[in-house]
Amino acid sequence: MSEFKPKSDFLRVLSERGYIHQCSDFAGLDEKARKERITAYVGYDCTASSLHIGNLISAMMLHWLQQTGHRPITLMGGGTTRVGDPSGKDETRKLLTVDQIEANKNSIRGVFSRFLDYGATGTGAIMVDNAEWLTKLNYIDMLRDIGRHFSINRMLTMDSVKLRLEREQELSFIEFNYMILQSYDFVELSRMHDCCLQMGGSDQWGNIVNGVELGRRMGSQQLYALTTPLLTTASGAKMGKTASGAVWLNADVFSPYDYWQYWRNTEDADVGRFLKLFTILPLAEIARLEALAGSEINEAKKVLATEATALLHGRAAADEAAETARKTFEQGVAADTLPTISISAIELDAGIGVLSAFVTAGLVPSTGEARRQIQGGGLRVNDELVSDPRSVLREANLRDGVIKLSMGKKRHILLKPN
RNA sequence: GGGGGAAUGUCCCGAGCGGCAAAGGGGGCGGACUGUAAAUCCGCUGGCUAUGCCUUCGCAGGUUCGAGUCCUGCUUCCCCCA
Repeated sequence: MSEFKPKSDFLRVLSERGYIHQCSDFAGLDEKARKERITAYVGYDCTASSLHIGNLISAMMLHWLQQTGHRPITLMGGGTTRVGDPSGKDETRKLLTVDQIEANKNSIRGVFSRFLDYGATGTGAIMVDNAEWLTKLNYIDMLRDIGRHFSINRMLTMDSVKLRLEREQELSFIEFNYMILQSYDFVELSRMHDCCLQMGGSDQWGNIVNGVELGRRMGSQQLYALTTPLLTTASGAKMGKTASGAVWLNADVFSPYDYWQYWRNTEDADVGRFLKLFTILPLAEIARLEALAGSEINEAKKVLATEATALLHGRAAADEAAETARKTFEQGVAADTLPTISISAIELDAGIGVLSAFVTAGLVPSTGEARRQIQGGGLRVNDELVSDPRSVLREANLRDGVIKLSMGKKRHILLKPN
């Protein structure tokens, strides 16, 4: 596929930037995107209150889709989340309540306006929720109209199903239906919005191709599937995991500063690839940054961090995060924009044990962990190593009105009495 | 319906003669080295008002000075036969 030279702007950009893993009909899609404005969609589960970094790549594809003159649709899986996607999961996941799903949906949808323009123009993005049509399906009608197009024989060969069966793990009937509903979504969007392309992660290939197939059998227009490569770091780890869990996109669960730090800590070998995928910098500029060798590549990492953060949280937040990092790491000063936790001045007056101070700051989960970190030389107060777990923080520890707590070299929190 | 297995540290995998806060991995965190990188090496990886106390091995009982380990019942999952 890499030798194929796309003629459409859309596929050319995606291809140059490394977004493409598989396509059901690369030439056909290219031709269509060259000749006319197409509409494409990506579906998002509502299993958590925020999207995470793994969802970013498909959001970026929608961004480029719109930039190259086409129309993106973001589909919220308000209906399908009630069923649960078995793809890539070992076990049945707990079913979420409808209320939880609704809450998640509302919490998630905001981030898309960062990447897409939902204006009323021809390329204006559309947001839909598959609960709109899925919850109205009548079981018998669905079996007759949709179900008859699905072959159990073939469904059993799909990876998501096959893996479960091979490992002798439970696959419930409700999950087994997931791919049918997702396939139907595709056909429905094709009807409603003339959508001809579904994109997603490589784990979605089976589900997407089923939709293409269903469309063919139900006589809708030619549908296309396009997937992105599974994102791993150069050392093979899955992307988006940190100490505190996933890298979330919502600022209230993962601060812009932490987000900036996540990108700043990219491995050398990934810098070029990530610049192409997660920033909108021109390729020429990226080529220059990518060519930096040795410690100079740190400059490229800062650009990556700032640009990626600006895209999600806005330029101002990105610059602030960059500045905070510069002060903290390059000057060793406590920037007042570091994440801050308020504590009561009265309690500080009485003295707060270091152990509980670090727990309050959220740097360690328990006082036991704090003790261990002290033993391992990992905790600092105002950049001074903590050696005695019984020591106490008082007013005298205030520096410019705050106490700086650090775990390791990278994680800092300011305590501020009020 | 009959027969046989399985469930372990709240991240995962996994060992565990009646003395167990429970081997070993992976992952994660911290330290050293660096460039806020990778690789490598070292330490840590139940909770607490902490030389002690409390809670953990699917659930509930029982035997025992003492149970993850033995017995009984139950739940869930898997395999074979019907």
